[in-house]
Amino acid sequence: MQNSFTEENYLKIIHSLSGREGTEVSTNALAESTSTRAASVTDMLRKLAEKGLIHYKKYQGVRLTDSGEKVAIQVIRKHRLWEVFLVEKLGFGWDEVHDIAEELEHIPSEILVEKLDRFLGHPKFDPHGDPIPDAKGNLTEPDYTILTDVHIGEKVLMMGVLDHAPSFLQHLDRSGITLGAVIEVKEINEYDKSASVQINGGPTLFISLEVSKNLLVQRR
Amino acid sequence: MQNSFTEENYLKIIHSLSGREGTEVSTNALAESTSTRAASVTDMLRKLAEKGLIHYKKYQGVRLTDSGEKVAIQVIRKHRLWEVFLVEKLGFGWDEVHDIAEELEHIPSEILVEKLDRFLGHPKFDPHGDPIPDAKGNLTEPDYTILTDVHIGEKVLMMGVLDHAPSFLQHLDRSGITLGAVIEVKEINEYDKSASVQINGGPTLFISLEVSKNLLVQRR
DNA sequence: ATATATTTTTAGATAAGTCTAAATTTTTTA
DNA sequence: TAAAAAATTTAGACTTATCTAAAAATATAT
Repeated sequence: MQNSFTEENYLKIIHSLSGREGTEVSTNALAESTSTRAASVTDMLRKLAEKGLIHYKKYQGVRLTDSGEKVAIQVIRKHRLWEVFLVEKLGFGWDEVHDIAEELEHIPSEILVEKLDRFLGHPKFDPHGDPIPDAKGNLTEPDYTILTDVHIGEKVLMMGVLDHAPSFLQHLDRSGITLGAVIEVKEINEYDKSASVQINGGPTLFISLEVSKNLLVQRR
Repeated sequence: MQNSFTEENYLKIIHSLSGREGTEVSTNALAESTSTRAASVTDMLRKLAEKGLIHYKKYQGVRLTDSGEKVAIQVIRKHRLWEVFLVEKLGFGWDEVHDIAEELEHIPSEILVEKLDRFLGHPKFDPHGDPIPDAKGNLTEPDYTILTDVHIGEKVLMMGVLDHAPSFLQHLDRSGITLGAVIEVKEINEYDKSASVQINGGPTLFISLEVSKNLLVQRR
């Protein structure tokens, strides 16, 4: 009763697309995210439904069952723990680890995950600021604020990113915007909503709305 | 031009079955080792031959090409590095790591392997005493002696095992026979070739011929 | 509310890796 | 060295995850 690599990926993607409210996910959205065609998704959904991992009624979209949710969360736990390993222990950049973790997350072995977790010191967040579920699947979603919601004059702590694209992360690296950096919003351009921000009390730089939208920060 | 999980396993097994001399491996031997049927092996051999990874003539057995050899050795390198990681860093026993390493060895990423190797301090041997090929595939086969070839009175160093079966390794653990242990052969029973050995100058115990045959030691 | 557009599902096909049963080749033995 | 045994390959089929094209269901728009 093992789930395949592919099945685990579907569950993980359904989880992330259905959000915290557990809303229905459409066939087309899944086709997009899995880089397959809608017909292939339908086939897989029938299979996952038979295994009791999703609620699925034809034409009605799909939702994870409790059992499917559990699997998805364990895959996410593994993904994020491996990312911590790759960055903290092996010295990868945060822009380089996604694809490798995508493979490692499917290595089956409960004990492996638990030992890895202990080895890493039970980290609560991955290198992108995403929270790591514990062994029971409990996950405390931190109350991050998106930088666009921060007012002029506020000083906030850089805690995570919404976009994980390597090019975006490399851009942040070049700007000195790393996890833990202090960001003070100095100015906001009315016209294009671009912002002037000071990093760690040092250099001031301009960031576009596109960037602001993807920065998760914490008020102090 | 990626090789699949399955292809890599065939290459690895052909490598180990053809030994240092690179002798031909039979279809049946491969069926046995891969837990498949001879017919399936034939199919795969045709495929590997088309990719230029093996020399294959119908009914004549199979040998790795230089290119196939290279792939096999990289898989072995990855397997053994991951085993070191699992034992040294995560605290697994040497009897527990084979199956997990069997999965990890197929994670594709040159950089990952090189960073892992550096993180582990470029180990030369895995937890069973098997040599780890370097990035170029060079492997210095150490000149181990099998314990059955050691004479009464000799003191040798425990350096490795031929059998990797968990039950065998657990048996060694219970006897205190770990890598690096000093073994002095005290007596050899003429009748069944069982031996009396002293471990680290401490307790003396009896080991069967079956055990002796699987212990690799080094004369000092 | 009906026609049109969009989304989703079904039907039938493909590739990878496996299988069984039958045919063929090689090896062994008498 | 011919017959029997063993090993190997071929033929045809199955499963998983995918595809395209066509059909069916749902949603949108006038």
